[in-house]
Amino acid sequence: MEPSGSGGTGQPLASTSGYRAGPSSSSGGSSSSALPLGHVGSRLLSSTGPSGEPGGTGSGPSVSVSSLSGRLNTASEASASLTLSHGLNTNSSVAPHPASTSYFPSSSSSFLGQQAEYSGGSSGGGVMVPQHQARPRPPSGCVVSSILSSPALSLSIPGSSSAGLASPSTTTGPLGQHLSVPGSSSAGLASPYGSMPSPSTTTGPLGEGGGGGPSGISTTSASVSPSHGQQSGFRDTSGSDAEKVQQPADSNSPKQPFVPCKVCGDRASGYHYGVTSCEGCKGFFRRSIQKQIDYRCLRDGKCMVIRLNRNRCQYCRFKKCLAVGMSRDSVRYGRVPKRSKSVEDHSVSSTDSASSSQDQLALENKQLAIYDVILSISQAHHSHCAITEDKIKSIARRPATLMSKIHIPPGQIQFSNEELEVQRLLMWQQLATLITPAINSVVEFSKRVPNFSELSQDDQLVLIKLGFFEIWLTRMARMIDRDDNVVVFEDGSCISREELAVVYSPDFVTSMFEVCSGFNMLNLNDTEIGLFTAIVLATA
Amino acid sequence: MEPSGSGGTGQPLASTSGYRAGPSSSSGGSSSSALPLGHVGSRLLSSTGPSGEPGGTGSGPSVSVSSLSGRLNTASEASASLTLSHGLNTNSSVAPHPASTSYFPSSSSSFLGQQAEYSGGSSGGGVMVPQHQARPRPPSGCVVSSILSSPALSLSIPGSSSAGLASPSTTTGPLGQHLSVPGSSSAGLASPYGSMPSPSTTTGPLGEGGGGGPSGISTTSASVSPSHGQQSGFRDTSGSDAEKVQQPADSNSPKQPFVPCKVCGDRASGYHYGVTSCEGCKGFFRRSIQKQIDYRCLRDGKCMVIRLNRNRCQYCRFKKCLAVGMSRDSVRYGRVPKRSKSVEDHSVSSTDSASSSQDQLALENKQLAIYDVILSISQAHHSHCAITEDKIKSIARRPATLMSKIHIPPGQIQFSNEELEVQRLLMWQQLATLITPAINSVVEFSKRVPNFSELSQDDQLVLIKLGFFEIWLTRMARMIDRDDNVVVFEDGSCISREELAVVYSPDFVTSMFEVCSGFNMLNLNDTEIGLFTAIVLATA
DNA sequence: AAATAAGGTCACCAGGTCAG
DNA sequence: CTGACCTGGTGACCTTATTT
Ligand SMILES: [Zn+2]
Ligand SMILES: [Zn+2]
Ligand SMILES: [Zn+2]
Ligand SMILES: [Zn+2]
Repeated sequence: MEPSGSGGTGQPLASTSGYRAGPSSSSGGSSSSALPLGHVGSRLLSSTGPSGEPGGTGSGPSVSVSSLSGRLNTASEASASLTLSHGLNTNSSVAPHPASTSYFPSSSSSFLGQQAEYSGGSSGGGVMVPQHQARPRPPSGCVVSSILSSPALSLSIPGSSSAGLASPSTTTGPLGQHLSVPGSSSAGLASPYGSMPSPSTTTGPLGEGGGGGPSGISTTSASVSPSHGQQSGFRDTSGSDAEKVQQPADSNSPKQPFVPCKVCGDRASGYHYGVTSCEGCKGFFRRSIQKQIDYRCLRDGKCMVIRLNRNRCQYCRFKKCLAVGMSRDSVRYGRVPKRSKSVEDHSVSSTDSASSSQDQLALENKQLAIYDVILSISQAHHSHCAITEDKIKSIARRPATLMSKIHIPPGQIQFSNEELEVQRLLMWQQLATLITPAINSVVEFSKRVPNFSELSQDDQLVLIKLGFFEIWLTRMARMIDRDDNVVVFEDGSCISREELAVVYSPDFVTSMFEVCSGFNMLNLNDTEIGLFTAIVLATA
Repeated sequence: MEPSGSGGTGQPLASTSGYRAGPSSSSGGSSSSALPLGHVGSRLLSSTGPSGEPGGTGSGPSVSVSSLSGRLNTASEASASLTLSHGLNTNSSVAPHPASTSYFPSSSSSFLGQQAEYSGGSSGGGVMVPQHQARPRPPSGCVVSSILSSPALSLSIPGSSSAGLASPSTTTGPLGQHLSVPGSSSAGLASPYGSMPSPSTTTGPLGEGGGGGPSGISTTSASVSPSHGQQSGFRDTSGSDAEKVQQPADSNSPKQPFVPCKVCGDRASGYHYGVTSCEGCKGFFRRSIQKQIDYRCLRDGKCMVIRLNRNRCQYCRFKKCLAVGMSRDSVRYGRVPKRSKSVEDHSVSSTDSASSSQDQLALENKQLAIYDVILSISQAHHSHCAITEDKIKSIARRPATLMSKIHIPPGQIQFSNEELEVQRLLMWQQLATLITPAINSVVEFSKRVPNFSELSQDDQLVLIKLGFFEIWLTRMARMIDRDDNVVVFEDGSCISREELAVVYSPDFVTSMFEVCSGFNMLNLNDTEIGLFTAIVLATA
């Protein structure tokens, strides 16, 4: 119980932690220092860290992602639980979501020396992760490849991303489109998505879902009962999507499968003008073809059109509408022909050895699939990451977090062991509060990564657990201010490097800063960061 | 078998080719160069080509349309076969349709020096076509005149079309309806859709396709036996409509003869209210007569009613319904009387020489007959041409087809003969892949040209063989970019003029570009192009 | 009984609305 | 101007009626 436990920094990498079984149980593990980030060593750190020393050395409280599986299952929202535990008895455990404040019962979730567990099973309680470099693939690794399993994706996303990462400035996506932004993050949303995407028409009738909702509105009789039965895959209406930004924790539970709009990636409401599209794009297109339009692009006519910025450039939005095949001639009235199905099974793609005639078509569909995947991931990132180019602008730095007045007296360098321990605890508490919302964000983001939801709950859980730290670090990278040596969190809190060093080992903090610094030099834009994190997730 | 064969370009015009009897049979003919387009000289080219030199000189692989007759027969779908052959043993033969991947048995289809065959018979296997200008009429020419044999048509279609050809902008059809579109296809973002028609983007329930999935789920009773007898021409139900556009080759194999709706040209589902009509028009008419109607035309009451825009003007749709004879009185219950067959329409028009009293009526019927023909052809064109105004928008250019990495090094002009030969083969292969789907398209289009199907199989075959190149060229014309000197294919592939010149003689390519350029100046819309190609087909 | 069409159903979408 | 929501169709299917 007492803080001392095993020494902090020198400890090998076995992250240690306890969990709270109740408001006052005690954890057997060492308390002093398990990283609040789930695991110490990460590919990023270990491979890039200046001090190549393998043992990340960091230690501190740990994040319990246990019961995360509950969140993954959209149906069992109520039982979802997510807390942070640090092996101490403080009440610092925070739940980001009102619905998920329940503490762990008393079973499950003890993550001490999880190395074995990590490599072993997926369903275990807490997950503490491996060490670092040359980390063996988790058992579910085989499944991983199917996450982004759009036929094309497995082959293209990596390529696309690697290209993106390699060149600091302008990169070209699989479709030859620019994925990067003009300047650094200043360009905001102007990021061009190169020329047109190519036809997308595909679409098909997204899944038909099926409940037999009675609704009956007979044309002749008075009719009534607007109780629509939500048959098709769309039909949402509720969709309070990530809505307004700034929400640190995303709080929505999309019952719907989320069919993306072909134009902007928002939730599609149906098949409009021949294209699966959202209400916004539908209305915009209708207005555009009704009255004379004379849109003009203020930039190069290559604006990326996604939900968050679709209203920035009418020209490019309309252009995108046309590109994906919207047309008054393509409207489909009446009930959808009982045919459809989500036949787009990727499995078909393996028939590449088939005739060459459909080669072109296949290629096109492949590119289209890639584009859609990119769009979806980009959209997911924007919806579920609090640190996007746009949102950063709204973040006002706050001198310090008010919750726990930690101030390291300027003059005083020396702390007694006791003082240090207190400082560490307070600091940990603060960090936990700051990081917790990010967990939820990553979970929501993951759920929107194409095909991720089709993994088993266990596999999803494992991947998120393994990937969280790196995803979080990737997202936070641009919030590190090398000049002032501080990290600015999404709520504006500034944590100085020294403060971090209270909780983590100085070497670890140094590594983090180095890695982030290097990452920042790549100057990735939001979309690219989103894609990168998706890959990190998939290859955790 | 081996590529060398006889020299390439200098060869007279006798297109040569071999065919593949199996994966490895050899053709006796020279391999180097038979035109993939079936024949070199065409009326279009020979009459307009700058270099009036008769010998088109072009040479290259040839397109085998052999066994095409299988496709013409709607019943023998399975045996249909269609491939490209170029006299080499490469596996480049492509079948555009899964159902037609069978290679030629071992009989038929050898088309070497088809000049004789061409002028002689029709049933021969492969057809290689004549030379060029002043091509003699095929023996079946006499039959041709009966193709578009609506009495009025022989006199009107040409007229209508010639008018259409003359005026680049707005033309007026026989019924006084606008056949033209607002601007050309260049309208782009400005005003996408002018006023009316300009049919486009198929999409709808045209295709047919699919397997007869049983569906029948009757709400009340247990329902049952989806084993419809399919007696009449209609009764479709299966229609897995062409669904998404963009299909380069019409991938549907209509089991049904496709009986068009008298009102809108869509697939008719039966005989409703006294008229062969589709489900949509049936329902519309029923609704119209049930509740009082007060439709009103926002224009001049002369809107063209076709499937693509039938919902844009209720007034004109209902008017059309009445015009074609829909009435509550003319219902016919029960099984269709005895005689059946589609004898009805012509019979009506045969009364042209009637007395003076019913002169108006006769005239009207005549116009109606013409209108029907135009409607059917327009509909057929939209359904089976991948290069319509609407679809073009969705075509994103691709720098080169990835299938065969052909790149002509910019600086290098000189090729050794060997290199040239290789280039030619690769290029041919590429072209073959691109053109193959078009063959199927033309076949399907032809089958929907009124009365074409009533010709003998042999005659149909001959006409298609003779007309394919010109039809294809007509369709492709608007895809030629004179500025960049490239041809954009329906899948977005860009083939440069220089690349074409590798396969064909430069003169031939020049002629093609010239002809297309001139054709483009006519600024025809989709309907007009469809009508033109129908005429080309009929007068091949 | 089989075939076939009228009529009913109701999933679905174009447009219009109007607060934001 | 945008887009969530509502209204009035629309047409793919299905049931019922009629005729052979
Ligand atoms: Zn949208
Ligand atoms: Zn723009
Ligand atoms: Zn109709
Ligand atoms: Zn009208």
